[in-house]
Amino acid sequence: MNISAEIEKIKRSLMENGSKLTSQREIIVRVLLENEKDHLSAEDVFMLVKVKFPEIGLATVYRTLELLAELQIVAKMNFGDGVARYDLRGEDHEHMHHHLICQRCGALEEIKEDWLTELEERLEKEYGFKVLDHRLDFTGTYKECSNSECKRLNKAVS
Amino acid sequence: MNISAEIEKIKRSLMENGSKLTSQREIIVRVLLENEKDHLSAEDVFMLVKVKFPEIGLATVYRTLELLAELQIVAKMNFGDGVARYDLRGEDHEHMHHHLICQRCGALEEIKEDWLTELEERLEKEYGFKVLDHRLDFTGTYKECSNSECKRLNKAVS
DNA sequence: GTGTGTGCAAATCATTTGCAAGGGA
DNA sequence: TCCCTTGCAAATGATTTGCACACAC
Repeated sequence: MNISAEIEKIKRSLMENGSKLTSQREIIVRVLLENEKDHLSAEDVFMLVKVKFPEIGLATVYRTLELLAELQIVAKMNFGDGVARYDLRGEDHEHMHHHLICQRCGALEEIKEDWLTELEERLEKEYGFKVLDHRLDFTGTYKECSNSECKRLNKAVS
Repeated sequence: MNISAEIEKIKRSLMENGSKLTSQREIIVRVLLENEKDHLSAEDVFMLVKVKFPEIGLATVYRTLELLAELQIVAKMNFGDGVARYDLRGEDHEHMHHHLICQRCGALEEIKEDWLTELEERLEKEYGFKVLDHRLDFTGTYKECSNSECKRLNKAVS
């Protein structure tokens, strides 16, 4: 799906909620779309938005991300480093974002397979629990990372 | 394993680290052992410890939990409600704590099966990633919870 | 003594909120 | 006009830190 179609869809969701797609909100969404692979914190988003729209306030970013999370447009997540991180949920990878978190360098890789379908069916049958979303993170080490010191891209380690 | 054996083991870990098992630390550990099923926040631990040891300071609780987490004696986790929660990792359920989080009532159930062994082998082969720990949480709703208002045992909902 | 651990109060950091003002249907 | 939204500044809440004192080997 292309950018403007995504934005259209998000605009519709906002409308249904009685909200508007203001210019600030649109820029925030664009930033999220452009960084779909990363897991941006509110501060990250703020700084990226500031480049294109310097008058923006941090509170607006927080409020917008909160709103988008309520509407299930973004997923709010927590890797234990004390900041919330936000991911735009494109249809393609919705409900199937698993993470590999390297304990040595903090690298965070996203795995785009859904390994849990059977488990979820089992949960519904055996536990009477209807799964709406899940989260699967693995902490460990990459082979290549074992010896030397590494990049430490990201400090999202619990 | 009984309580004093657990404590002995923890004492040994601390020693190896050049730290001591002070009385405050011991009481904190005991509180964690007594509430192994819950997911206590630092504040929770603080209040429980205060009953037995009123002079304790909140900072000490934080420092101790941090220390225990570094030594992998407790697991620090985050359910997205803004507070870190701590779990003592007894051998019996180490590395296999999955959660069901009810979106309606916030109930948090712990599942004690390890469903991920095969996946972890696959990760090692296909991704060169050696798993040390994992985390699997499901968000959804319980059948019984669907209609009426419920217990709200725990407010750990994202 | 030396180094580790503690309680307290103050500092910090992420996030939220109150409020007066802006802007579009 | 009405209601949603915004920026700013101040408030909040969790966690951390500085520091002087206490304790154990």
